[in-house]
Amino acid sequence: MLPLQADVATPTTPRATHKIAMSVARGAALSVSLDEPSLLAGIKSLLSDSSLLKSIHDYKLAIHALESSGLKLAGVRHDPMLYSYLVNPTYSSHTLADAALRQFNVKLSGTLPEAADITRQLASALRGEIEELGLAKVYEEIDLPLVPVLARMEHAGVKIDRKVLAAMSTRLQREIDAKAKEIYECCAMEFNINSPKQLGDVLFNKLGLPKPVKYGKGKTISTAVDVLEALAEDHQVAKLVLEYRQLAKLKSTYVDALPALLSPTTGRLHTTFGQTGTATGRLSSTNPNLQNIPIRTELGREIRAAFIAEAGHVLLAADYSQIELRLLAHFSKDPLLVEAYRRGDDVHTLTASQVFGVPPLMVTPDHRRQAKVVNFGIVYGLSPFGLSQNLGIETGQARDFINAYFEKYKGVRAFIDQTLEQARRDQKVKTLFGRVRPIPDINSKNANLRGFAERTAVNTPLQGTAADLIKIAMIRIDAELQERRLKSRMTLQVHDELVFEVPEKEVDTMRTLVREQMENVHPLNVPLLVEIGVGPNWRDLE
DNA sequence: CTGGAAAGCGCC
DNA sequence: AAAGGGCGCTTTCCAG
Repeated sequence: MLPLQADVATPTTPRATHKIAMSVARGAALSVSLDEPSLLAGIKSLLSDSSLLKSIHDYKLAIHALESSGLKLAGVRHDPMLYSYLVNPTYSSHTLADAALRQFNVKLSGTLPEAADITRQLASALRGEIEELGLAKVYEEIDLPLVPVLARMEHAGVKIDRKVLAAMSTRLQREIDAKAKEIYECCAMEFNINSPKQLGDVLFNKLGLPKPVKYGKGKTISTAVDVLEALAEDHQVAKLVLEYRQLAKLKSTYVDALPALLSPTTGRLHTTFGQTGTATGRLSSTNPNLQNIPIRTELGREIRAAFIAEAGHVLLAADYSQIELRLLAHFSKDPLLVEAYRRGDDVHTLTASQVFGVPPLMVTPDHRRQAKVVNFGIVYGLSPFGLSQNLGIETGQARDFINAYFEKYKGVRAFIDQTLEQARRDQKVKTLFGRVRPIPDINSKNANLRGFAERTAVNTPLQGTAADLIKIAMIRIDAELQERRLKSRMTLQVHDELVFEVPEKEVDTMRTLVREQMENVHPLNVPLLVEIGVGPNWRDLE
C-alpha cells in the first residue's frame, strides 16, 4: 500500500485536510483516484458539501478505517493554513479566502478552479516567507507533524458519565431556583439576575449599594466578581448573586452542554483542537472546549469526575509543573531561580523568603500564597496596582514587593529588559524554537497600547515556548504509541497537561513512557518536572 | 429571525 | 485612564 500524500492542502482547518484526505483515500465519500489534481478536486468538493464538512463523524470513521486497514497517512507537504499562521499568528482567520485577501489582495469567488489555483499560489508565496523568517523547522518538526496526532486525539474522544451530569443538572436547577428566590426576597423585587444591566440597576440604583470605584468600561456599572466580592461582606445579596452565578455558569456551560455534544455513534465527546487560533502557538479547543473544564471549586470538581475511563482502563494525566516559571529561569539564567529548580526547591517559598526577608523555614502559608501571586504575576507583567488588587494590600506595598523581587532576581530584570529591547528593535518576539509573534505596538506613543505590547512581548516567549515543548512531546509520545502498538490513547491536551486513556495493564509502561518523553523533550538550563496522576476519572487521580 | 457586541467567567 | 498573558462559551441585548 502506498502512503497517501497530497502536495498542497486546501486550507480550512489544517486537520480537516488530513481528515478529508483520509475520507478520499478510503473512498468512503468520493470515488477519486489518488493522483494529486483529483485529490485536490475531491477535497474541494467535500469542502463545499456542508453536510460532509459539518459531519465530523464521517472522517473520524475514515481515519479509523484507514488505520485499521494498515494504511499510513504520509500527509501533506504544504499547508497554506499552517504557513499563514506561522508567518503571522495574530490574524484571527487563516482560511483560504482570508489568507488570499491578505497576500494577493483578491476577493475569491469560490469556484473550484480558482481555489485550486490560489491554493498553489499561496503555498508557494507563504513557503518563501516561512523560509525567510526561519520558520521551516517549526513547520516541519512541530506544527505539521502535530496534525495527524490531533486527528487521532479528536477521533479517540473522551468518555463521559451521563448519569453523573444528569443528576447534577436536576440538583443544580433546584438550587438555582432557591437561590433566585432568596435574591428576589432580599431585593423585594423580581428581575433577570442573568442580565448584568438589570442586576446593576437593582443593586446600585434601587438598593443603593456603594457603586464600585471601577465603573465598567461602558455605560453600565460593573457587577463583575471582584466588585461583588468587595460587597459580599456587608451585603448578603452580593454573596447570593455570586453563588447564583457560580451555579448558573457551571450548569449552562458544562452540566447541560456536554451531554448534548456526545456523539450518537461513539457515545463519546469529541473536541476539535484549533491549531491556528492563538497568537502564542498554543492550541485551542472548541465544540466543546475541553481546555476549560472546571477544577477550582468543589462543585467544579464534581463535573471533572464525570470524565471517566472505559471499562478496564484508567485515566492518566501528566502535568508540566510550573513550566512557564521554569522557562523564565531558563531564559533569564537567573542564578537563584536556576539553582532552586536544580535543587528541586519550592520556588514560591524561595520568593517569599527573598521578598519578605525571612528564612525559608520561617515562611508562612500566607507568605507563600502571596509570593505565588508575585511569581506568576511577573510572567504576565503584573503592575503594582494589579498586585495590590489581587492581594488586597496597598499599592505602595505591592510596589515594594515587586521592587524587592527584581532586586533579588537580577537575572529576571535583565531578561525582561533584553526582551523588550529586542522587541523594540525587531517589532517581534520569538520562542525558543523560533516561532514568531509580531509586536507592532511596542513603540507606540499610546502608553496604553505600548503597555499591552510590552506585557505581550515578555509573556509570549514563555507561553509560546511551553506550547512548543508540549507539542513536541505529543508528537513523540504519539509515535511511541504507534511504534509499540500500545493500546493507550492520548485524548486531551490542556496547555501543560496531557490526558491518556490507558488499559490497566499498560499503566506502568505509560507512566514511564510519558514521563521520559515529557521531561526529556528538550535540554534546558533547568530540569522539567512532570507530575503524573492515575485514576478512574479526571478528578480522583493519584 | 439572525448576527454581533458586551459582560461575565470557566481554564492554563 | 488603565491597571495580568492566552483562550471559548453562555447569556443578554439590540440593530438590521
